[in-house]
Amino acid sequence: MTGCPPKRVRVLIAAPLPRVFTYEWCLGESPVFGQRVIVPWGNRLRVAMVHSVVDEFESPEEFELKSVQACLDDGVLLRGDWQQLIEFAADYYHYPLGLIALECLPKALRVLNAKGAEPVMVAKSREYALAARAKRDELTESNNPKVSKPVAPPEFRLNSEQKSALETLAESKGFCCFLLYGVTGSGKTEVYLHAIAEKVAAGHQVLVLLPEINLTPAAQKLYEERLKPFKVVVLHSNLAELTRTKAWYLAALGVADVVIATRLGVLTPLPRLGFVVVDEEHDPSYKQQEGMKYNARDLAVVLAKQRNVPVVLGSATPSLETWQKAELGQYKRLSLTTRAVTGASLPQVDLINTANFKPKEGLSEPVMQALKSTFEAGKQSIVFLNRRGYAPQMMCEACGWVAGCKHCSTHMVWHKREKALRCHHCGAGQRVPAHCPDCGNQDLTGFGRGTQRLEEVLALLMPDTRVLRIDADSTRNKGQVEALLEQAHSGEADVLVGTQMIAKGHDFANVELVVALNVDASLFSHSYKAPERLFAQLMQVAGRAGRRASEGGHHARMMVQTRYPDHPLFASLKAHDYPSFAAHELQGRLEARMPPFSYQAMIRADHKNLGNCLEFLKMAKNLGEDLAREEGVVFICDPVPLTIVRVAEVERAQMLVESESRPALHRFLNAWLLALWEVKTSTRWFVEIDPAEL
DNA sequence: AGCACGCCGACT
DNA sequence: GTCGGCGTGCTC
Repeated sequence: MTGCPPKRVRVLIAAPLPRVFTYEWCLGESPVFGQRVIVPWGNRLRVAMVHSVVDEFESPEEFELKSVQACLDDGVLLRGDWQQLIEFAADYYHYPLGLIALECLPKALRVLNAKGAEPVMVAKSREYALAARAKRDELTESNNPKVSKPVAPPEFRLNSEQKSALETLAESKGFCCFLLYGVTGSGKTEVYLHAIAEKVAAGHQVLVLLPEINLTPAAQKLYEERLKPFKVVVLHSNLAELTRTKAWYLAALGVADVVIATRLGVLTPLPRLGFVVVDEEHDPSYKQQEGMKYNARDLAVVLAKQRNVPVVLGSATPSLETWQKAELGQYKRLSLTTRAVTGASLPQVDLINTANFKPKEGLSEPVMQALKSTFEAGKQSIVFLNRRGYAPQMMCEACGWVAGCKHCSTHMVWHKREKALRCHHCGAGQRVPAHCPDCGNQDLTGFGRGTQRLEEVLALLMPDTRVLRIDADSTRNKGQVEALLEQAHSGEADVLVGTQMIAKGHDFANVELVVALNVDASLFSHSYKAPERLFAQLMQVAGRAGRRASEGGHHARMMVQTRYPDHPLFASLKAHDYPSFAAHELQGRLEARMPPFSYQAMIRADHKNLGNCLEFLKMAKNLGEDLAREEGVVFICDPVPLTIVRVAEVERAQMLVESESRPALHRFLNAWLLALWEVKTSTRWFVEIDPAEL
């Protein structure tokens, strides 16, 4: 601490405070953005990140500053390009920069062990990544100075649409956002593979985002096989801590050529980034639900723009925001309109009107017939029901009592096999009561149907068939997803019953019939995105059928049980016509001034008493009215309780803020939130930008 | 977000 | 008598 240059640095700390903290810098090296440092914080030490150096001419602080204790890295790990992205994100999502900056790092890089030092795992992972880099650089020098070109071996030849899409991608220089719009089975993955192969061969790093962890193992296997000898790593939140830290270093040190990741991948530093792919870009899973509620698809586009590289958003049913931008020419649309496998066809969609065919145990006669004949033809069926458990409610036949959750304003779901009632919102569970707690009656029955009950019913009605259930309950343990999918693929099952889990990405060769149950609630949901989600889900499950050429005149078929077969959504579904659906839906959004024709932010308040939530929001509204009037085009709606008011003993209310001008909305939010920060309240609150659920 | 301090209920 | 529930306040 002697003879040190008098320097001060601003550091980022993982605390929900929208500001930086100033420390004395008395270390040898000069500080640069992104260096992790150890600083005294309150009465203990914490990991912080250098944000900036305080100009020597700035006025001194009026209190004595603490000093940075140690510096944990050189300045190469987290660079200016990464800083630019997280600063954009913190700004856009109105979230504290320090929190997000440190949340982006693997846990080992942002905590200290009991001795107040960096965990050993960090050095271990860093060395692992550096060794991998050294090994590769040897290889490159001795073997082939110009990197060896991977030959994405032609699994099957690209058709003309795929070729033309690929050519357009290859020609693009710098930033461009592409929408790869391709029907299910049209071979989007093959286009990604060829495009990625060209990018990695040119020395670039490629980021591939997938919506779900479940999809990463298959992607890793495929990309590793096809892109040899390039380095492929996977990043998601379910990896063992050491594995994740190693993979993160491989990405951040530019050793990994391809990074396959879930949404958190977009916030990983990628020094050699040259190309970004967002597969199934419409998927709601890209939206982070806790902490900073970012949409990884949107950030991926920002990332590509900042780094001046191309980005591809792929989907058979693009989000309406994306479709709209493609229609306007802001995104370049690449279309794949035919199934890549010759002879494979899109399924014929039949709507079964439940007014005419009363379902027995949830299944109508035509559906049962189709399931039986598909089985007799030696083909597989999928029954899609987006509701797990045995029955969504348990009730008393005598007095009408319904089992409710003690902690939430919800019904308990009956899980028959586990002999339990479970709340799907707070996770609370209890044994199934022997008799009604209100009247003592012993006849308690399930009301409604979940996947467990459907599985039971099918096994009963079709005793010769092998029924396999794939949902969050049947895949709770590690490796179970893979095991069940393997059973499905190898033909050990005739009927697959499942939630949307079976719809995503999996390529079942032998499926000829898809049945969708219980879709009506989504047709009339109060959530404006419900039809869009339903359409995407139905298109996706439909796509599970007939992925291979059919023999013997058998045709892939989808049956949808509904009371409302004349709903316009179904006309588009029958025609496999996403564009007509999108046009209809966008027209509705335009008339209602809904996104993408307006911009929204939601402010949520949580407290154990709903009254406090509403009171806080009313106060916030009053506080905002003047500011909103200044902007002119910003509207603050009234506070409303959430549909499910209470979850885990906490009651919730929310208030929507809308504007047709995004800049006006964000200017308003900046001023408003600044004022709200100063308000002392015991009500927990946060904002969500571009909320998905209303 | 952590993590301290601080003040009221069921236990060794 | 204590352990521990979570309300409140602070962090350069």
